[in-house]
Amino acid sequence: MSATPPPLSDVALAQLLRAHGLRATAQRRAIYGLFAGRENGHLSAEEVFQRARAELPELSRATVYNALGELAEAGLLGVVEGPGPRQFDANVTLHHHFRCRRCSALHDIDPEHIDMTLREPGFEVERAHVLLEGLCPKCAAGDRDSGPPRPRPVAS
Amino acid sequence: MSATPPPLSDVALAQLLRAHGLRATAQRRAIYGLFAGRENGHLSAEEVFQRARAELPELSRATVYNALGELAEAGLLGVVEGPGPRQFDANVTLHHHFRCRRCSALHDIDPEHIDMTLREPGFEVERAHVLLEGLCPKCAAGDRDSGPPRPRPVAS
DNA sequence: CTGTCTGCAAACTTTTTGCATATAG
DNA sequence: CTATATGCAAAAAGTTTGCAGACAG
Repeated sequence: MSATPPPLSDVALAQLLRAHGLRATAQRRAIYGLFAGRENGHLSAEEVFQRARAELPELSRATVYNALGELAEAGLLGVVEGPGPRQFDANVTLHHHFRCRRCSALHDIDPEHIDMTLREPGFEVERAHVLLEGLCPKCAAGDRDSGPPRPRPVAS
Repeated sequence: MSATPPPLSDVALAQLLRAHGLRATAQRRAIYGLFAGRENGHLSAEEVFQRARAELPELSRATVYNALGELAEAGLLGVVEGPGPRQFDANVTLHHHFRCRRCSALHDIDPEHIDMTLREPGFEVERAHVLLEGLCPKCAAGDRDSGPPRPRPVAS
């Protein structure tokens, strides 16, 4: 239930990569394999590096950064900026995020669940990133004893 | 009209700082003076460092980072995370942002101009950060010749 | 084969930290 | 006077780049 089994075959990954104009190298397959098939998964470059290196011990950080950048540019990954390291997102469809101020977890929010209208003359909105902050269901439930009050991931 | 005249006296700044539990040092006055009184002003730590150093040549970066962190924690400044360096925000009231994909400018958006409702069982929303992307009025007007097509501030 | 991708190591940018000194209250 | 803030310099964290060699197509 939390074992994250590989969801896509190597061949399928290679096809996806090529379909987006990227060469299907072993590194890219390993990296994109961490995301593809999961609709909900947020990983930092460092996490990707650690996990992908399990399969490909030769893998270097530079390649991870390159690959993630290319995958994002190709539209295969989304990018979530925020406090701490950039997070790469398996979910490429338009959606929003909720960060729990207690357990720091990042949850996807279906845009269907947010009604939003902007009234501003002149501004041409092309995209919207909504980052909600508060308590996630788990932490809201046992407000003071559901999990360890984790230190924020970074800064401030 | 774009000269950014100092809006608050040194005494007023000192009072504000002390009212928020911070010692009124020359550095903090200079730093907070860059923001106080402006309802709309976004500055990175480096920009703050450069400007404040004009008055206080001794000023060090570490002090700028310390001071900005303390000011933010005290609620005197807001923080805007995004691609590139963290931006500190004179506007502490709840509001949102619009980043122009063309001129990279960051505009404040009055929350009154955004109608937003969230329907999600279990999530307790405390704050919402909305970052809109698109074309600002200026760039939308003369879509291809209003300003230099500035390179994005960073990455991706 | 040829152009793209990789690994390595080094550089860069942004932010944090340790410690001796200075200063606000 | 004493706790807090500063400056300096060095380190940490995250990311990018240059280049020679490897590999996909």
